[in-house]
Amino acid sequence: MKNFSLMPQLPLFAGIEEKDIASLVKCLGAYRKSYAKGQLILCAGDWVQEIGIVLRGAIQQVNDDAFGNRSIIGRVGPGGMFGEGFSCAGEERLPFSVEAAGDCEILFVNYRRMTTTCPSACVFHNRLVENMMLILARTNVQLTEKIRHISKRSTRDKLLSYLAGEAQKAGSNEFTIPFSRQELADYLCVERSAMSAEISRLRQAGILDTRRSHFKLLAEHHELDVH
Amino acid sequence: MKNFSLMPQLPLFAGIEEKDIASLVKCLGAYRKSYAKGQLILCAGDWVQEIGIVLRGAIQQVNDDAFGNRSIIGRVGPGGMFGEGFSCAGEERLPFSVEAAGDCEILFVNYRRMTTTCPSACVFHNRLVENMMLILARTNVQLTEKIRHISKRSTRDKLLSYLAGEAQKAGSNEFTIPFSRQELADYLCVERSAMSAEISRLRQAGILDTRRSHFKLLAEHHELDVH
DNA sequence: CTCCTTTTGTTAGAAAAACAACATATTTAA
DNA sequence: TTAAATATGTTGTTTTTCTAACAAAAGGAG
Repeated sequence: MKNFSLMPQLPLFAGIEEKDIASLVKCLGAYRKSYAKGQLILCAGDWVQEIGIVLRGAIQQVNDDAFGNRSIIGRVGPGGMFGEGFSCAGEERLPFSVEAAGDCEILFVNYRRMTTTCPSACVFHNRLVENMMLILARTNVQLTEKIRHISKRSTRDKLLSYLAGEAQKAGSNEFTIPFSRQELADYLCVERSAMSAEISRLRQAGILDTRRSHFKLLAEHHELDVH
Repeated sequence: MKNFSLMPQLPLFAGIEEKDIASLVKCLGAYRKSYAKGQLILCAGDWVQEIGIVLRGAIQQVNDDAFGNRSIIGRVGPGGMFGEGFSCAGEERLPFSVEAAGDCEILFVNYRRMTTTCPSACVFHNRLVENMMLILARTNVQLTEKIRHISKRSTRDKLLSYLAGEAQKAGSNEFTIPFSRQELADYLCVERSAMSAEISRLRQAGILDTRRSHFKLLAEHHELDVH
């Protein structure tokens, strides 16, 4: 591997000196691979031995059923990881596929080499595990967040739950979401057209305003609004 | 704290000598507390500093909305943890409440004391963090599993997805689930009565057989069955 | 055993979502 | 710039879920 410029910012390598990263990466048996948009990176059913880290671009964890209905489990951008839960837990096959949301570059790290001390890299061992713990905890929080949204019974409530969360993250009633309409529908596990219709109703009711991926929440009294 | 009999089996203390646990528990600032069925253990909005470990009984993570609709995010039995993602990530308030599913006893462990080495317990430090990583990874897998179930569009598919998962776990087409009907409906985020009706239809269609919490799956060709 | 409580099953009517088909808008590429 | 491709919005119809109300069954306490 030649270029290590993106490594120091990776959460997995947090607190590790820049000069040490090259040898660490080598010791971990890490390698890079590039993918074009839509390309399959990991396939549902795979036994995951490696953690994937997004260096450039973004990936999506998707779950297609027999009828072609797609659910987006999640989306991971630069610096983010995928497959970490399954490789760390070491107990299950991947229940979803991972595909490139756009052109992207992935760093694959062998999980076992992270926990197994080796002569040249054992000084980093503890730090890696601590970083990994933090990353897993954050993923955990994100998954819980998504469950909170999609556990709502109606499309309207799923939308409002998600949008309220985004507004809180942005610290503002005006924000841009990282999804297109179809992707948002997939993420919230609802029909795109029905969701579009619901967005229109919310707009007509004066609850929000939106253009493409940009949203503005206008009212807080959602419970009081009539459908 | 007097009785340490339940501690050695805890995943968090895996690989730690039984004789060392008493001092470790003391060093971690751990303490126990008992709760009666239905009692609130952690409240949505709380800033979680401690990890909860279920010693006896079980807890449920629940999310009630303004109208009293309840979603069960998850259920944790003996040896299981709750709040770990949020305390480890250290970044969010708890977005759900935790309550006793029955009479139970909880061990609370301060997260910071786990990662901060202290004179008397630093020998266990690494092991604790490694155990914690594994636990977080498993929680991760479970959350992903639940998302897979509830991301299905119809009650029927949610049910079949869940039941197929349980059958796989049990390694048999016959198995007992840890939920009552109401709890299962809450877990799958659907209406109890509608779910009951759907179960009846599945039974009439010869796809499954059930009595209370015991299920038997009879066919694999779910996609082919007519509604 | 019997009464009482809780859980589960059933149904009809109301509400919502999915589906399908098309209109409109936006972006991309030639 | 224009044409083509993609994304978003709209609407009627069909299907499914929710709601509410009640019936039936199971479990517990006295």
